[in-house]
Amino acid sequence: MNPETQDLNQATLHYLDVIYRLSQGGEPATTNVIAERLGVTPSGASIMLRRLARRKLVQLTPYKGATLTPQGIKVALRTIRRHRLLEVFLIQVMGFRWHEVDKHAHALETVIDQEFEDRIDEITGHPTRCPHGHVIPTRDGVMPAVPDVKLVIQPIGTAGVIRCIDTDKPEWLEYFGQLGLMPGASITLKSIAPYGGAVTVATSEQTITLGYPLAEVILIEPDRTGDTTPTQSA
Amino acid sequence: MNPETQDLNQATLHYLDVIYRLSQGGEPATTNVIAERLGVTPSGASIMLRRLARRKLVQLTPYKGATLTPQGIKVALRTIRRHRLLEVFLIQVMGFRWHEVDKHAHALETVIDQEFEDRIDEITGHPTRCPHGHVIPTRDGVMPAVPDVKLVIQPIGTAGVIRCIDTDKPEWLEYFGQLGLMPGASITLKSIAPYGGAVTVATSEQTITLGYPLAEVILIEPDRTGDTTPTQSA
DNA sequence: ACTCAGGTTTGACACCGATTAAATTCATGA
DNA sequence: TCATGAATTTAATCGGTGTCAAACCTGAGT
Repeated sequence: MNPETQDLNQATLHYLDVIYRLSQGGEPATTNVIAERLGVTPSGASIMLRRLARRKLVQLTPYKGATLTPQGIKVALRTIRRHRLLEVFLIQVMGFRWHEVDKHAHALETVIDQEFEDRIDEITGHPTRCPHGHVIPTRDGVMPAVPDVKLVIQPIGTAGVIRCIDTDKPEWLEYFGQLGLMPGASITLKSIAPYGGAVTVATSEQTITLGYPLAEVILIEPDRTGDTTPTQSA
Repeated sequence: MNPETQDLNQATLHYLDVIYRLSQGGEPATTNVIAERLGVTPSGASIMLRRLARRKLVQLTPYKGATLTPQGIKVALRTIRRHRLLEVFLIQVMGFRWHEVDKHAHALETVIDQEFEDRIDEITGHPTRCPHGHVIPTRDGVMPAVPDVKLVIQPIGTAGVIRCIDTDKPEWLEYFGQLGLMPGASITLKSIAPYGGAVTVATSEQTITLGYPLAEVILIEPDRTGDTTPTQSA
């Protein structure tokens, strides 16, 4: 009944975490993709999904994919909350850098308990986002809505503030960090070359050209002002 | 070959940890006691011991007990080091109290990696003892020798400094903490009632009477001065 | 020397999370 | 409509960690 009291082991928690993130867009998570994310074979994932379905944690439609049940969502959000709080903690208290924290948080997220989670939350000052900008679910299992939008689908000239660097690739994160492209930084979309070409953006410091795949992970909150002046204010 | 690269899972690490501590006194660790410490049945422990022996981590003499191989010792000391460093960290950085840290450290000790261990070691200032006074093995797998001795086997009148409260019972630790009986405190053995009776000790603040089982876990370093004057210096 | 109790191991089994290989389903284009 | 290829599931199996019940050692006392 209460998810905290269930004996959910690490494997289960990792599956739920992955399924949650994959089914964010409304589409169920498919076996192959789940398997790939977890580094297991599709057949292994398939068997595990059946087990999770039996435990009423996922809603499984054979050959179609899996979504989480309300139960499963609750558990997944708890793990995600712990992961993101840990990331904040690892940077803020332990001095790690933002491209290093994901792997440590991943190892720790399934072993800490409620008391530990609360302690971290307190020490870090009840953060609402992880260092990369992902929203931290609340303690009672709600994922707050945010106005983040993809930079690359904005009209050219859009100015805003980076809210999230939506990737877990350490190399990408390190690169973004070197460029100063991190949550809080101001950014203006200058141009996008056609067919997934280079994306040029301007920060307060410099103009940067990024490959499309990189640019795609930048989420921003556009400035409220309707102005879209792409050039620097004289 | 290198223990760090072996795939040693959590169960294995916990077994080695327990066996190490049980065989401290020279006697091999017996199946029943190992099982009890780990909360499994003796048959389960027996099977696991055979597996550990096959992996060359323990030296198993059937019906007699188990000791660790050099390999096993190395792994055990690494886990113990992590446990004790974590305890220091949990108190010093995270604000837990000394009777709370064992369970958290236990959960974390098997999932952190070398990088994380080093980070904690650095942050906490390279401590040599855990909050309860147990010695922290060195990074390269050596358990430093210490001059700690049991208070209750000292002659009446012995004065010294508490070096270790050798128990993991949270209630006991909390009680010792309330009394100010913790590593660093000065203590004098005043009397021991016969047949495991009450033990009376004096600190700089007060005179305390403890049950024998409690008193037994106090390890001290006796003052160098040969003096054993049991009464307060006038 | 023998018995007996406690400690220990073995046997038979179960569950979990994987694997590989084979079978199955599904969507789609000819 | 039907064949095809990709995605998915099933079947058979494995290793790890446990259980219970039964068999087995071992040492201490008569």
